[in-house]
Amino acid sequence: MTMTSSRNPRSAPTRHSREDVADAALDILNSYGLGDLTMRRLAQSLEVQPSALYWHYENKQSLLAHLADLIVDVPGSAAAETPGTTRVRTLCLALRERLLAYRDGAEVVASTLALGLGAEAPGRELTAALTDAGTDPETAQRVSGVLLHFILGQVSHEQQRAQAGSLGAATPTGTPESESAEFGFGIDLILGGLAALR
Amino acid sequence: MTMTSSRNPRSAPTRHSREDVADAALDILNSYGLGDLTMRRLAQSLEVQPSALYWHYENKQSLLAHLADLIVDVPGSAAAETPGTTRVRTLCLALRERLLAYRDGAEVVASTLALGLGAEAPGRELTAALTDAGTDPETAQRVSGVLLHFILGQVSHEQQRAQAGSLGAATPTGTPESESAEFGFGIDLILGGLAALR
DNA sequence: ACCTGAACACCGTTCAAGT
DNA sequence: ACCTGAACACCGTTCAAGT
Repeated sequence: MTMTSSRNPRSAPTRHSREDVADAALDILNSYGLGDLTMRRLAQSLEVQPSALYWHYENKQSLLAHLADLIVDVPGSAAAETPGTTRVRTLCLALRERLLAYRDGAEVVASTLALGLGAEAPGRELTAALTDAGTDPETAQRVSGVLLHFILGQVSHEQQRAQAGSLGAATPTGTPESESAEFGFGIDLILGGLAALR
Repeated sequence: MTMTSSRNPRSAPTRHSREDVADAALDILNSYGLGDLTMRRLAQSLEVQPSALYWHYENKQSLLAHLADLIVDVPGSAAAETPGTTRVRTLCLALRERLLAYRDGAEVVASTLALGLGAEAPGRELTAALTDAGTDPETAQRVSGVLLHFILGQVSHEQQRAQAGSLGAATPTGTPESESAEFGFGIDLILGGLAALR
């Protein structure tokens, strides 16, 4: 989305902010994938020495954590005031869309979450929606965990198949619609399990 | 488990088989984790040049795929002939144990599965158990996918917390029993959803 | 059948120093 | 406040050649 803005038409030693670095990283992510998102390549795209990046971020992991938050946080996602678990379902579908909006988005978020370095907003939103729907806090927390694991697993699987498929591999790849259907089925299965609990 | 056997008590240029390499790799995995499982370190532990490994495996990814199969395949796991979905539950708990038996086991299996390079046995077992329990094939396939995503996500989360915790990090870590309880809850939630489907 | 030696093209990170 | 230059300690992989 955001361009690696160079205000001046020809080179010249542009100064960068932390957000500039993140934007350039997201550009590389979307254009070439997580495997090509190296500190050296990122520095090159910013016309800067690799060491310069360490003024903006302590290390690569914390840069990735920042990216995960950007992928997952959508400011205007107060979420429609649909009632009960249909709101939970809406949140899940919206999260999938955000993850799909960036190449390898699910993997970036999953690893950040696993390391406890960020991307905790979706879990909080889901847990809140579940308690609002009348689920007790402990159950809400656990169901939220089940949903998140499924979402991250399914979407990262989906994204890696997309990449493998674009390399002409013989992966039995489903159509985009069948992926959506499978996703919806999983969410409904889990929410059905919750409904059956009471 | 398996020792990096050196039949002769002092060095001497021991010859290695493909299985020797896999065993040594599993030793490194369990002792130092996936991050330290590099081709160069593995070669060193076998007292061999890194290039020697490429006679046994085409590349690192296919070595990891072999490890994933070893982690996940347990020969004598014909699985108790318990009826219906309780057999599915048993298979899930057994898979979790196999993943926990190796450091970073879940991550190794998840990435191999995502790349479509192996570790497909658990999915087949689960799908079979589900159809045996009376689920139609398409639903069985999908439920199996939901279970697998949850299992791999939950266990890899669990394993990374264990590592982070052992480094003295301030991760809010649950007790081992609470992790088991959470896992069982997730499986039951999903199987409850399946039961509610009919 | 299995391995060596040497090379290629990379990594992330640190740190003194510059402006 | 932001960056350079140079270095350190690594990676995975290839390939001709050896035994």
